[in-house]
Amino acid sequence: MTKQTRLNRSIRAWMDVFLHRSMRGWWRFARSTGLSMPQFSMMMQMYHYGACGMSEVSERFEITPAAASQLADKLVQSGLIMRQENPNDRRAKLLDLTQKGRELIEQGIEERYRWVAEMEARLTDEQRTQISEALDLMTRIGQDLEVDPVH
Amino acid sequence: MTKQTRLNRSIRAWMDVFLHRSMRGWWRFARSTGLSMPQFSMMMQMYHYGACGMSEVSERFEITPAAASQLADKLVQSGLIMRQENPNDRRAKLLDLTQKGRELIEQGIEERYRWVAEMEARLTDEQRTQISEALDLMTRIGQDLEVDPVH
DNA sequence: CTTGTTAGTTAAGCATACTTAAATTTATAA
DNA sequence: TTATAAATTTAAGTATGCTTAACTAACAAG
Repeated sequence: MTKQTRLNRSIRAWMDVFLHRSMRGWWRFARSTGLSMPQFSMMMQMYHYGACGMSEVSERFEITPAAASQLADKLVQSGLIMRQENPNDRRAKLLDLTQKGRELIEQGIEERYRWVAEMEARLTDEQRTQISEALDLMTRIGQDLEVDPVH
Repeated sequence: MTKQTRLNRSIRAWMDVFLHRSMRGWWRFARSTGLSMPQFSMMMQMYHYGACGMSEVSERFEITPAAASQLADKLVQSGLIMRQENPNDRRAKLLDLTQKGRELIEQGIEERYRWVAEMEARLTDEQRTQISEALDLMTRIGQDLEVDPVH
């Protein structure tokens, strides 16, 4: 068991409230659009990291290239992503969100962050500053730790 | 589009780093145990909210009672949860984690929070206090907002 | 220009997670 | 006590997501 410091407890409590709410929100949104989680996640990846090749998808999601290709198929058919030839290497493909796909994700993000506004409304200016500073600090450190042993 | 305040930006940045990392971590852990996400989520629910009836599961996950029952089957067969009669109403069942199931979830939690320790190591005492206070504040408010429009 | 490698697709097959519909058992109310 | 409602389960059928294996096309090197 990890030693329970105050920071540790604070983070856990926050995550309990927050991670749950957030994951649940995303799950609902994905459902409401008729997309499965894998399909939705694939779009999120593209939203965050931009266009990518099929093999990149396959590595990130730890699935076979075949699975990635099939997953992409459905999204292409729905007009949410496009599969183009990579001009530099015609074997490879470039997957990217279509306008329609991007709008869908952005709509989800907006819905998801609505409660941030609600929360903000309940804070004083001082508290807002305090929280911003704390989060920025954590984000910075979190990014440093992003030596993420992916494989 | 939501107005972009500093707090807003801070929260979004934090979420990008952490939500992603955390969700990915859970997903990997679930995979490593051989459980599917729905199976794993069901166990997490029980870990957080304790024993519950089949219909509760069905409502929380927004699936039919039939689906919930089938999902439970697999976990029962794996010895991770138990399905008992509810003594107050013998039509109903009480689902709960077995010892084995609880240990599995706890192991996942430990793994997931390992980075918290890493992060903590990079902070000064002042920073730790600052972050704890900020998170506790947000958690409190987050819980207040938990008027969660479930349906 | 052939030979091997890389990127991706297609097809067949399996497991899982759903659904609806019908059955079972227990509770509740007239 | 009898009828209705509630909490599940079972069965049958569908869609999705994955895998392996076989295939195509493009690049890279000798």
